[in-house]
Amino acid sequence: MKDKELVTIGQASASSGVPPKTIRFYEERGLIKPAERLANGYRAYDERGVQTLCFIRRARDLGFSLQEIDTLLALYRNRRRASEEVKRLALAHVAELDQKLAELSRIRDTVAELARRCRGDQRPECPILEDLERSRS
Amino acid sequence: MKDKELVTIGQASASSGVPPKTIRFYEERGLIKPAERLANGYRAYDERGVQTLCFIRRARDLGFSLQEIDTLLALYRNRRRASEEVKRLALAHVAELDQKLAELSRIRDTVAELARRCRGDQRPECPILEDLERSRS
DNA sequence: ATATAGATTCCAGTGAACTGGAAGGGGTGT
DNA sequence: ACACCCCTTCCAGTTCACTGGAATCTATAT
Repeated sequence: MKDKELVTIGQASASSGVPPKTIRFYEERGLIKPAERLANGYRAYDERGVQTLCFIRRARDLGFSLQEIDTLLALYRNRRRASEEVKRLALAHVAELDQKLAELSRIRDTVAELARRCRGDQRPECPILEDLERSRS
Repeated sequence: MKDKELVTIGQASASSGVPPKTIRFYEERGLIKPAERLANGYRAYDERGVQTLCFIRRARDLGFSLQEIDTLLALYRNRRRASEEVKRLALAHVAELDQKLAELSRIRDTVAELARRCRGDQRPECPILEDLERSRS
C-alpha cells in the first residue's frame, strides 16, 4: 500500500469546512475515531478522514443530529460487513426521510400557494389562509 | 359578532400539542401576542389562538426555527395587508425550502441506494460508497 | 374546611452543538 | 533571537428551545 498523504487539522478543516474546534469536539464526542498523531503530537488526517468530515458537514447542513450522523456513519463505514441489520437501519432512515420530505413539500406548497395568491391587491379575503386555519394536527 | 369560545392554557395545550410552559415561553419571546386574560388572570385562547399554536407546532415539527416561524406567522396573519414585500418573503422561503428539499431528497436517494446494495452479501466492493467519497462540498 | 387540579410568576437548569480564550509547545523565516 | 502561525489541552461561555421547581392564587368537589 502506498503511504497516505496526511494533513493537519487546519488543512482538514479547510477542505471539509468543519472548524478545527468542531473536529476536536467530534472526536471527543466519539463521532469520529481519535485521529492518528504525528511525531509532534499534531492530529493527522488522511483522505478518508477528510471525506468523513465532508460527509458529516453535509449531513449537518441537512439538519441531521449528531445522533443520526452516528448511524449514518455506521452505514457509511461498514460497507465491508454487509448485513441485514445495516440494511434495516438504512431503510428505516429512508422511511424517516420520505416522511420528512413529504411534510416539507406539503409546507412548501402551502407557502408557495400563499405567495401565489398574495399578489399585492388590497382585498381582504384569502382562501388559502382560511384553509390553513381549518387544518388540524 | 358572536362571542368567542375561550379556553384556558391547559385546553389550548391539549388541542395544539404545545405544552403550557412552552406557550408562555412563546408569549414571552414575542412569538405570539400576549393572551387576553379572564377575570381571574388566567390566559384565554380563542379558536384563532389555538390554530396559531397548531401552526407553530407543525412548523416546529418540520424543523423551522422560532425565527423562521416569526416570518411564517407574519405571512399567516397579515392576510389583510397583501403586499409585495410579503410575497417576496414567501417566495424567498419557498426557494429555501426547494433547496432543502432537493438536498434532502439527494441524501434520501443516496441512503436508499446504499440500502438497496447492502443486501447481506459478503463482497467488499461498493460503488455507491466510492462515489459518495468522491463527492465534495 | 380541606383537598385537588390547574392557573400564576419568577428564576434556574438542561441538552445539543458548538465557540472562545488562556496558556503553552512546534516549525519555519529573517 | 524573535516573530509568527498553527498546533496542543482545558475549561468556560453561548445560543436555541425549552423544562423544572418553588411559592402562590383560583375554582370545584366533598
